Amino acid sequence: MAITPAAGSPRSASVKDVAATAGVSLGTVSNVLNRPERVSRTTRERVERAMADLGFVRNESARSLRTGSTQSLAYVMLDAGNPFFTDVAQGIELAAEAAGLSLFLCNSDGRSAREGAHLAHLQQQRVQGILITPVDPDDPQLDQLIERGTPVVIVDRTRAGSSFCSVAVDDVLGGRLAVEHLIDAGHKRVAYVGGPESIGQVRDRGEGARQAWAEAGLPPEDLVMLSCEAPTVACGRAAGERLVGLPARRRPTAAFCANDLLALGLLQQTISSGRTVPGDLAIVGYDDIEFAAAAAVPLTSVRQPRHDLGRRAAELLLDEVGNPTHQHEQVVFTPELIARASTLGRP
Amino acid sequence: MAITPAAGSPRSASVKDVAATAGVSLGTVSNVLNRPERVSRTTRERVERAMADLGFVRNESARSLRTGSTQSLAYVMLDAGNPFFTDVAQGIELAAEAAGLSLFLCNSDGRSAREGAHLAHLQQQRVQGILITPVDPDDPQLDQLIERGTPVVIVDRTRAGSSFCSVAVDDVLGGRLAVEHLIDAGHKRVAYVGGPESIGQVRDRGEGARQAWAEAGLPPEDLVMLSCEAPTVACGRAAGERLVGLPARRRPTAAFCANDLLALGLLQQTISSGRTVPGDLAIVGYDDIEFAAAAAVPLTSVRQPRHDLGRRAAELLLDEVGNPTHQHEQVVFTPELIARASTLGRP
DNA sequence: GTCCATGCCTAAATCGTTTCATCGGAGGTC
DNA sequence: GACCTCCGATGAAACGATTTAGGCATGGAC
Repeated sequence: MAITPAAGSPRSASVKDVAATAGVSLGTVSNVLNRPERVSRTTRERVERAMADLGFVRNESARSLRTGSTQSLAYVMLDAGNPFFTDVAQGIELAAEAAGLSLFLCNSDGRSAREGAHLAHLQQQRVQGILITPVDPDDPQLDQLIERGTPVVIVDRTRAGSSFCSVAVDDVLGGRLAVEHLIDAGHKRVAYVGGPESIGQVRDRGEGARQAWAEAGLPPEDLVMLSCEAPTVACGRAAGERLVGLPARRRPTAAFCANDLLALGLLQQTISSGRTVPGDLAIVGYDDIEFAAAAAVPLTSVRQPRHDLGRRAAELLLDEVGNPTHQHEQVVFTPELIARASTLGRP
Repeated sequence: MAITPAAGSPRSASVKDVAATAGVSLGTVSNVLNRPERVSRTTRERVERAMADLGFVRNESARSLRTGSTQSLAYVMLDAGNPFFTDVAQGIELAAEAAGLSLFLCNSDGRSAREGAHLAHLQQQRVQGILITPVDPDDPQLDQLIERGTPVVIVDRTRAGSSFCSVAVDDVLGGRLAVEHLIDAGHKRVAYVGGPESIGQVRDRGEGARQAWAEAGLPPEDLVMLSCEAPTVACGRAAGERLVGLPARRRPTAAFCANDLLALGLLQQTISSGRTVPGDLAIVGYDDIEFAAAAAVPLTSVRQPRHDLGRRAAELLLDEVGNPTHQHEQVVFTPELIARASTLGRP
């Protein structure tokens, strides 16, 4: 076992070196790598031995240059700090793994510039396809990607009359479910705690809330629209303080938050300021992340099928990559309200 | 503006096409790309125009094949679903962005096989370097990586007498801090809720707990070691049920959990079973993730400098990549106990 | 008018792999 | 023994960029 690691690593071994060591031609080494069944067993073993001895590592750049394709997908997430997106990513991962592709995760962190840089880089890398929860689904850079041959699937958003596949959840419906639930529980003044209007998900959920409110015949001014800088825990806390600041007769008795981070922040602020949930304020979140159920006052939330969202998106992308008769498809999942103590009162 | 997108995308344009369109040689196009100052303004503009018209996208495979290096780093995370690691990743991201490199995130999800597959693939991609929170820091595959020329920095773990850089937090100290805090609060029976012993962090924190307990002269059997299958919220809940199952006189009055996910699960189970925190059970977590402070009974936790951990790790890697006189370094940060209501009682 | 320096561009070699047409030899058939 | 078939291995030609050594004007100095 004369292991000879390229100690000083002058340059890593190439197929040529392997071929020389094994005393075969370079094409044979390649065959061992790609079509082992075409190589006789003795030769194959000799080559494999040489590869091990030399510490050969296949150069993926050269491979994909020659073949014109890579073995990777990428998911560009909107916010890696939000467990919702990491769960979506996990769904994607499973599908990618099953297809034998590796998945790169990139985080745009809600910033267009970062998103753009990631997309440009991925395009240069010639990844097979890109899944993305975009900062702005109408960004022309996305069109440019498909024009230039990189398939793109939009995750958790849709685009009108689109030339993309997309997988989303009906956020308007989700907003309705949340607010109808609060109306059913008898609330007459409700706050919608949203993030910045620039986020489509925030707009849609707010729209659903408005629709439900209007259909119940309640006066529009009693649905208080609060918008936050970002859909984060910290902003949820800040929103709580703004609610407390309202005069008692105008203060909502319930709040629907655009996501669970906001809801958890609001929950925390409410309780630590000595009020009770749901007694003084009922709270509904959105996404049903794991921490929602684990909150000490378990959070009522609108559940999205996070894993399925990711898995289905990856499947669509794989179809687009592999199937010449692929048809673009806009999948819309249906959200579901999970009622818990934060709106139900304690037993 | 005769924009001519490669509509049917027969094949994307190469430098050769750009050269032909601009009426210059191929080397000139490359100069425009890499050393624009060497090209006269008129030629440069002509070339840039041609690139735009053809929708030219530089082929990164070819570039890195020729130059022998890529513009990317990777971080292989232990658990993308744990906010602690996404925060570490964010710190890394910032440092990578500042250095003009792109960062790929990979998730091993605690599985050696996945980790191995990611590492092999990254090595083939010839990434500049790899940051990793390994399933097992003694995995020989890590040695093999550096032997073959890919720098590796270990994050949130250390390795004895190592030929790696590493950045970690003193987990033994963290365990001591947590348990000393509980002892100071007068607890005489404490549970350590750990994950599987195979996880180094879990072992070290437990060891710290034991040390603090012994030094206080308390009987070892009153530090109840509970181990869970995985350090997750669900397992935290299960641990709560096991605690309740203990006979009252042996039941701990406080629990120190190996991470915040466990602690949140335990917190939830405790409260929903009608007991109070910290009245019936005081709880200390570990990591101080954002959701710890946001829990309705804010969680006392051992804070790790998550962003600094990531940033410093990335800096070490960048130094190793760029500085020929680089010396391996083992950075150890000091954790800090953040006391909150889950151990302090309510005002 | 000659010579040289300078600025800008060209041509060719190269990176490591895959692929394809080809070739040699072993074995079977007549 | 001549011929055909296979099987396995070979070698050269790509892939698309970067790099380097040189070439060809232009213009200034003498």
